[in-house]
Amino acid sequence: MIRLYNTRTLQIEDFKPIHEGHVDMYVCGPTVYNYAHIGNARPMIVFDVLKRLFEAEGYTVTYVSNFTDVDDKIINKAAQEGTTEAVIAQRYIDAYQDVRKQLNTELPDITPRVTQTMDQIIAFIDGLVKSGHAYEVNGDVYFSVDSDPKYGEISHQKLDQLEAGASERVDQTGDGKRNPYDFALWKKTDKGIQWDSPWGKGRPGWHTECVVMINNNLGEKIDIHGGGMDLKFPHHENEAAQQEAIHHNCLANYWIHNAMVNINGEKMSKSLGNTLWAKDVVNQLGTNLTRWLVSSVHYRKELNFSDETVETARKELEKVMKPLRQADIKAQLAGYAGTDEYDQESYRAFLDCMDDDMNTPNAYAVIFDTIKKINQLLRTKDVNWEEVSKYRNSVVKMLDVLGIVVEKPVVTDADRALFDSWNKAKAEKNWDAADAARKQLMEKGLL
RNA sequence: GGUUCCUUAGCCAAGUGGUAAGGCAACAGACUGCAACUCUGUGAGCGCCGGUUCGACUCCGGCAGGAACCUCCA
Repeated sequence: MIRLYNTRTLQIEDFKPIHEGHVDMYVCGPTVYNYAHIGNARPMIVFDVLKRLFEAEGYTVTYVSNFTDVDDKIINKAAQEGTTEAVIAQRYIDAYQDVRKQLNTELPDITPRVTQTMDQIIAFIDGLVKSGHAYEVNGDVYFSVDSDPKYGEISHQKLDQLEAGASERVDQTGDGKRNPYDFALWKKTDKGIQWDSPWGKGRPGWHTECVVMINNNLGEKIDIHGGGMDLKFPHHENEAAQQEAIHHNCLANYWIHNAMVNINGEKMSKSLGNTLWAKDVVNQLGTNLTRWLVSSVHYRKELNFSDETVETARKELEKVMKPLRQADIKAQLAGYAGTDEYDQESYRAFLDCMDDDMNTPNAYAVIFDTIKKINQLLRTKDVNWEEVSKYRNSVVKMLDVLGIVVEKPVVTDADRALFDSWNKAKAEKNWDAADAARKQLMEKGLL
């Protein structure tokens, strides 16, 4: 039984799918006006691991994640570069997908775009207007938050408290909104790309697209809706409100949010100038290390990205990978072919940790424990290769759930000759020759 | 001001109403020709103050410190 923390109920709940054996999952994608940063990489990895976990537990998963390809930032960038919004959007969509591949994440099954969903978005907004949940003011259309008595149930914000508390920060200037928390569904604009609508030329607001894309691609209610913590309010709250208004349900059974990434203990922000691009990080650290680092902290806790945390992760990962490599090499030297069998007990223990709201820190402890068993076996006089192989395969399966790839080394004849010459030199107590051979073996990663 | 969350050994980080996983670092021992790798062992009573309880780090209240969000940043 997989259990997940549900932001809506503030509790860890047993996961019960809408359709037996299947999971419909939607994760809010990026506005494509720039490259993906390391903060964007976290939900990519977190929800990829969640998908892999479901699959490991026998579910099928339909994973949808959108691209917001209409936005002021994109419009501005297009104007700046003297090109079209489509060119800008496509550039960063490609870059985003590249990062997904670099991170060894399974690409979403469907990646809908706003520009390709425009008819449905306009129809959806029209439905909200006609049902009295939205209203037009001078070509803008706003959703009336007061029309949804459940407004606030996702983020646990109460409208009256919001108004009382944040009045200074809410723009109350006369834009015609009935409630300052009413949000734009349609924006009148004379700048950049625009579409015809019943309310004149304009472009859609941000909060509607996800609802429409979910309804289009997955149905009126899905199992999991995911994204970063920062999307809880207002974005997810507003999505739920619209769905409540039209379909009288809150869109998703489980709302899952990952915590943010900090850089050297500070929030990553443009003003601090400490943005790390995901592609740079992956190029520098490699796929496995990036994923190991991200999963080393529980997904609902802040992840600090610093030299120290990177170095610790590097040592940890090496501690895991080295024995696996050694097990493969030594087994080949011993002439053991290996099987596909794996140790079910340790793998089950790993999955049990993962099932518990993706408790990756505990899952890591199982990995270390299993690695230790491999090391202990490798130290014995007559190595039981069958056992080694089972534990080795078990760890490989665990790492696969985490999206970490283990490559199987192939021992060549030259490698064997090198091992032979090392052993021969040692037998002859020819330490200079032995050290030279050993040095080569270590350089080739064979020792 | 409001909402939600966090505070565990030098650092990172789990966890349970009954006397604290794991990792990094450190120290000691073993293995080794020496070394690396590896193995074995060593450390905290869980922010502070109250309360509930036979018993709390774990539940409740308060305080202190910190984080995120409060109209488009994952």
